[in-house]
Formats: sequence, structure tokens, C-alpha cells
Amino acid sequence: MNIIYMGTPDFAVPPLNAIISSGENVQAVFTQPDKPKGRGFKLLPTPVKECALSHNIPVYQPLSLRKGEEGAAAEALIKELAPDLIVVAAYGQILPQSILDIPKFGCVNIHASLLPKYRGAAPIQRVILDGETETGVTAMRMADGIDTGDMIMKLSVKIGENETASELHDRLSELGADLIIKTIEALKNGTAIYEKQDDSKSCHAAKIDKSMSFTDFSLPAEQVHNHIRGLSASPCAAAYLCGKRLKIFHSELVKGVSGAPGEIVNADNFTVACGDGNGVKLTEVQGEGGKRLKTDDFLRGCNIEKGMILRSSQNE
RNA sequence: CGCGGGAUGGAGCAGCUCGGUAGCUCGUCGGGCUCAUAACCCGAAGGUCGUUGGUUCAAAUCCAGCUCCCGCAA
Repeated sequence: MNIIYMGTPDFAVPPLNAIISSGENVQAVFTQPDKPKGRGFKLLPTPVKECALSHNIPVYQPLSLRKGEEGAAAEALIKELAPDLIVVAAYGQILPQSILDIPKFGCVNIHASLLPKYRGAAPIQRVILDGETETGVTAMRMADGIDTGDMIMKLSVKIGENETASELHDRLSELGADLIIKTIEALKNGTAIYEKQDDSKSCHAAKIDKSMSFTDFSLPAEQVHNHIRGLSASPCAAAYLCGKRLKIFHSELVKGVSGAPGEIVNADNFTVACGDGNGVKLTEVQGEGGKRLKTDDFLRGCNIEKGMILRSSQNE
């Protein structure tokens, strides 16, 4: 089958690899343009671009598929390639109807949630922030609207109690690879069944904003825990300790803790009190200028005492 | 040239302001205590102080270049 693949971040790499090694013909890869990123504004290729180049697959990086010369050129190119299928995974651009109509099998999107729940930009983080216990990946035939197309196949997974968004991200990304291979099989065999989404059960997974990153320890411990897990490893939960910024990557719930919200009640294992009489044990953190460390290592070099308070603003 | 922090035995840090003996909390190894232990006691090994050059009688420490890591901002 002739396939064009569109994707940008790490999430989209395993599915691309899977398609390549399944023997399908990936004609071209579309990904977002390189942007100045990181320290010193270095121009970095997207993960998908790196993957495609290492397999000698042509890469295209139009600014837009829907507007201007680049959009028109992209559309013309896709028409010329005449793919049987376009696979889209976290591409970061909206495809116009004129492109959706080109491939015989349409455009299939890999979405990291069990649709119709968690449509939108940040399904993986939102699922954890909401304390869900199950999620998955869905393959759907793209249509007008955000993640509203007819569903072809789903795979689900349980979410671990202490699992972070980045851990879940990696698992779902592998699952997405599985899913797209099975979906392509079904399309080829003509056994694919298209199921409409029940819009009444849908919800939207809004983008994660960096301003959310400071943890409010006056909330119940479970919410604090979900906040830490859901934002890890980026943008990552944070708090101020002694005026310095501390990033929090990993935590565990601790029942029955007494102390003011944000107070360190156990300086040996970094347990912090929350608003509902329970607490969280911080198990992986990163101080200013430091590396990401297991709490044991972090505490060795850092003088932390019982009674110190983790704050959500720099004041005091 | 976007702003800033950092590199010191295996891990995490202190020491640098004010140059002069390599320090802390752990880990490792050996021994002891104990019914026993991740507990306690005694002892040991292990460091070109990121790299190159400069200043100096003397540099982890002061100066300059380079490499790598990290945070912010994008």
C-alpha cells in the first residue's frame, strides 16, 4: 500500500517505524518545519524527520497545508503521489477537506485516547490529571472537526497508580504502532468497520499551559498527586522551596499526614502534607541547576528539614 | 552571540568571596556487636578537583579559551 505519513513529535515515531518495517511503501513524510529550539536557539529537526531521513524517505515541511503557495504545492504533491492512505499522528496541522479526499482509504488519525473522550491536544496529560484509570489509542477516519471522525479501531490500557504522563505517553505511542498496523490490515482486507462517535459522551482535552505547573498543596492529596503525574515530565509540576524552584517528576500518595499544606512532614523521604489530611511523597525531583534525581540522592546534598514549606509562588 | 546555574573518589553535595593538609552524607570492601537487620560500632580502599593555557614560590580556589550537563525564555 502506498502511504504518506504525517507526524511531528516523539509520539509519532514508533507508528512510523512500525509501518516501515511492516513492508508498506511510505512514499513521503510530512512534518512541521524545523524551529529554533532549545538553548541558544539551535535549529532542531523534528523526531519524525530524523526517523524518516534515516530510512531515506523524502521529507516535506510545509508551513501550512491549507494556506498560501506552500499549501497549494503540498496538495499538488500529494495528488501526484496518489497515496492509498494518509496516516496522521500528532502532526500539529489541520488537513483541509481537499486533501482528506485524495486517498482511496482516506486519512487515518492515531489519537491517544479512547474516543469520543478526550478529543484535542493533550489527551495523555488530561487523562492523568483527571485521575482516570483507563485510556488507550483510537484510529479514526479523519473528517471535518477536531478528532470527530468515524472510529475504526481502539486499543485500551490500564493506567498505573503512580504512572506519569511521560510513561503513559511512551506506552501509548507503542500501542499506537500496534494499532496502525492492525488498522492497515483491516483496511486492506476490507474488514474495517466505521463507527460513529457518540458526541454526547465526548469531552475536550485542552492544551496544557505552563502556568498550570505550580502545585497547589492545599488541594486534596489525590489531586496533587494527579497534578504531578499529569504534568511530568513536561512542563512538569513545580514548587518553590527556600525561594528556589523545584521540579517534581514523581510522587506517591501517603495516607494520614498532618501538617499545613505544603509542609514537609518527613525530611527523610520528602513527604509533604496536602489539604485533606493526606500527603504525597516526592520520589523524583530536580533542583535549580541540578539534574533530575531520585529523592534519596537529592536529599543527600540538600539540607531539608521537617517543617519547611513548599510554596506555589516565589514570595517569601 | 537570548538570560542564568553547574562539572570535586561509585552517587549526591561542601570547600572557591579571603590561594597553602581533599571535607560531608551515602555507597563499596574488611572486621565487630546482635536471635536478627536496610540498625549500631571500628577500620580500609577509592579523587589527573571537566579540559587547555595564564598569573603565582604555591591554584579545586584568581584570569582567559574550550567541552559537556541543566533551568528559564522561545
